[in-house]
Amino acid sequence: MRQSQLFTKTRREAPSDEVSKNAQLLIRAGYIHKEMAGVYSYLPLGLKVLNKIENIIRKEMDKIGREILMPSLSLQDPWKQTGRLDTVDVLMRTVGANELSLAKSDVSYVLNYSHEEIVTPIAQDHRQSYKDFPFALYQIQTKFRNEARAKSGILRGREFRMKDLYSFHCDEEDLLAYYEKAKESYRAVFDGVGIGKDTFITLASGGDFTTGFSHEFQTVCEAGEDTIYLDRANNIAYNKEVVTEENAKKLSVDFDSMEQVKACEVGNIFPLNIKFSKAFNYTYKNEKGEDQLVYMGCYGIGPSRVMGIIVEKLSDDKGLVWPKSVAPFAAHIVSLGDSEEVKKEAEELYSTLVAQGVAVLWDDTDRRAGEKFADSDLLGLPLRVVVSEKTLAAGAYECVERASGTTTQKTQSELTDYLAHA
RNA sequence: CGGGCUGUAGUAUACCGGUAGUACGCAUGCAUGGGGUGCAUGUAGACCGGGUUCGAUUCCCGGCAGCCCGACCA
Repeated sequence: MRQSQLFTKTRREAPSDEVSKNAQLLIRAGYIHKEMAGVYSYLPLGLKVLNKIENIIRKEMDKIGREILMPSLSLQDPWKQTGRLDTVDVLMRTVGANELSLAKSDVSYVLNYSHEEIVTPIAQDHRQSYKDFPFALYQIQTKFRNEARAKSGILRGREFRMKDLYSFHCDEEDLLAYYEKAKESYRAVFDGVGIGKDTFITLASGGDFTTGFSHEFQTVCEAGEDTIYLDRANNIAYNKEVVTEENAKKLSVDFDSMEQVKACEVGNIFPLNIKFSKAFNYTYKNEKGEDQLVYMGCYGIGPSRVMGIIVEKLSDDKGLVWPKSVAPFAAHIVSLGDSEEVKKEAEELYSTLVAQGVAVLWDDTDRRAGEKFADSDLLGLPLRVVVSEKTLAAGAYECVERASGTTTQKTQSELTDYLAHA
């Protein structure tokens, strides 16, 4: 698209109330707008990135489950059955569809917190025979948690995006087999969005969900809230919360020899076993016609948090740096000066790329070179293509990779070729 | 939820017990055109409530909001 048509503008300074790198850069570059503590609107550029991340997740999830959409405001009855109305502090509760309340006493509705209570009856409604198993359902939706302290920009909001996947099995063995498949899918997701090599499966306490360990996907990042003990040789990590002498024995590991690093939890998977099926008395008939409790697993990824982590990890002092897979545009054409030849050339290049289906942003504004470059750096698109009198004379565009800073000269056919393979 | 800090144009900030200055932005014009260019003109502001005071944006109290530390957190 033409930058002159872009809704947002960049700004030089970040708001003084934002300290986190991700919020500062995303706001300066016009990707998000802050509504209140822990709540951000996603502007056109930010929404593009978020959608790309979610589509990468969708692509992997579709291989192992079916997408559905569950309500974000739900009646309390299912929640009564699991007792979580009383145990979860960050629930946003309402007394009616339009009356918000945080009091535990007068609850009629619960705002989307997590969906075990919703998905279990849905599954129960359609699948009661052993022949129907296994299966898995997932959704991507906005979630609400009444965090006592929202922080770190989009890393920990009170409203955020979340994908949750739920799997249903006849027995524990099948659940665990699927659990391993889910791990592989998760790896593919994090590889896909460009943070795979710094993301480690991490043993964590299961919290309310399981008596054993759950598995977190932790991305090494200074902005993270967790500390993990990293065993790089074995490509596994341990959340500090499970680092005890007892666990060292149980797992036969030596925590002292491991590297301690800050990390951010970008995904988490749990073997729920029969916790929720028991609460809802969700059983299936086996071959002998006997009722058996269903085994469940749940698997979460926060796309908005993933977006924040990408910013935290990859951006530099000049601005954002997006991996090609999630960038809002593949290339940024920057035309300089006001010569008619340059304008014509840029227009022609832009039309050609658009016709080829390349997502390209063209800075067609009448601004000075310095401002355009600074803007371009801030926006963080993977490739900058400069069109100017210089490049016309040279017969090739000046192409700069945002991530590496590598500059090359490319003719139009070389450029289209490059973008086709990017 | 405890503790701390902070609320001044759209943004970033300064000063002040006698109602505010700068920069960016925005608007207009001229110049300029490869790293947020220069000049000129214009635009726009004290979170809310109460108290002290002749007078409060400034001091005090309360509220609200934001940030940070901790607690919490699938």
